[in-house]
Amino acid sequence: MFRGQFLHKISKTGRISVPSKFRENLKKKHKTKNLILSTFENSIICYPYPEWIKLEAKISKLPQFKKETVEFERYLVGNAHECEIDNEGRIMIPGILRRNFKINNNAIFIGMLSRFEIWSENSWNKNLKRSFDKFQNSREVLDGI
Amino acid sequence: MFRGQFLHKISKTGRISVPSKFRENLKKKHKTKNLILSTFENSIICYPYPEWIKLEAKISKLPQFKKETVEFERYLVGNAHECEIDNEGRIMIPGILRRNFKINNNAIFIGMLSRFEIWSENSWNKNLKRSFDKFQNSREVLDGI
DNA sequence: GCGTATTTTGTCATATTTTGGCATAATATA
DNA sequence: TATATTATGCCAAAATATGACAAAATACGC
Repeated sequence: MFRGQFLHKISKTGRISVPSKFRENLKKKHKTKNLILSTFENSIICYPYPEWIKLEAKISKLPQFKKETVEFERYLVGNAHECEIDNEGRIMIPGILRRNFKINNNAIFIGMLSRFEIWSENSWNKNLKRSFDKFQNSREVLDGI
Repeated sequence: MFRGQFLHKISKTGRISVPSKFRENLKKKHKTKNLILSTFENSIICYPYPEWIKLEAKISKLPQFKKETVEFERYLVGNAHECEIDNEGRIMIPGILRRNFKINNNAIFIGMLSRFEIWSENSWNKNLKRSFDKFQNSREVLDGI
C-alpha cells in the first residue's frame, strides 16, 4: 500500500525520484517498475502499470462513440503517460503535465493506498487548507464502512 | 495502446510529427505506417490503417438506408484521408482538414487507446475547460463497471 | 554521538525526437 | 501549355530525453 507524504525536488529536465517506500511497494506488491501518470483534480495521479491496465480493459468495453465514453477517455487516457523508474529510482514527468500542473521545483507525493498522487507544493498547500474545511463532511463517508 | 497528450508544431506545409510513442505503438501493435484521418466532433480522429478497415466492415453491416447510419457514414467515411508516416516520423494533414479545424500552429495529440485525436490548441483548451466540469461525473462511471 | 548504508539530487555526455528549411516533384488552375 | 499551388524527400539544427556517475543529504544501527 502507498502511504504517507514526501517532498522531493524536481530536476530541470523534469526528473524526480519516487519515494523509496513507494518503490518497494511497487516491486513487492505490483512487481513492476512502470507507472502510468494521469490527471485527477489538481494533481498527477500515479497507477502501478498493471493496475492501470485493468482500468483500460474496463474502458475499452464501453461503447466507442458514445459521448460520455469519449469525453471520459479523452480525460483519463488522454492524460495518461507511461513512465519507467530508472536506476536511480527516478521518473521523468512529461513536460506537458509539468506545465499543466505548474510543477517546477518541489513536488509532494501523497500515498493513496492503491495509487499515489503528485502535487505541486503550491497547490498542495492550497488544497490542504481547502480540504481541511471539508474534512468534517468527508469523514462521514467513512462511518459507512 | 495510444495514451497521453502531446503538443506539437505544425509546419507551413501542413506537416506534423506524430509522437514517437504513438509511432512505436503503430509499429509494434499494428504493424503499419499508415493512418486514416477523419473528422469527429471538434477534432481529427486518427486510426491505424488496419483498425480503420475493421471499422469499415462494421459500418457496412449497419442498416444501409437508415437516416442515422447514412449521416454517420457521410461524416466519418466521407472525410477519411489516408496518410503515411514519413522518414522523419511526420504526416501531412490535408489542407482541408487543417482549415476545417483551424489547425495553424500548435496541435495537440490525444491518445484514445485504439485511436488518437488531433486538436487545435485553441479548441482543445476550450473543450478541456468544458469537460473538466463533467469530469467528476464521468469518473464515477468507472465505479459502476 | 559516530560511522555506514541508503536515498536523493546534481551534472555531464550521449541518444533520440522534433522542428525548420530548401530543393524538387506532383497536382491543380488559368 | 505555362503558372501557381500543394506535396514530398532530404538534410541539419534545436529541443528533449536517457544513461551513467558522483556528490549531498538523510536514515539507520550501534
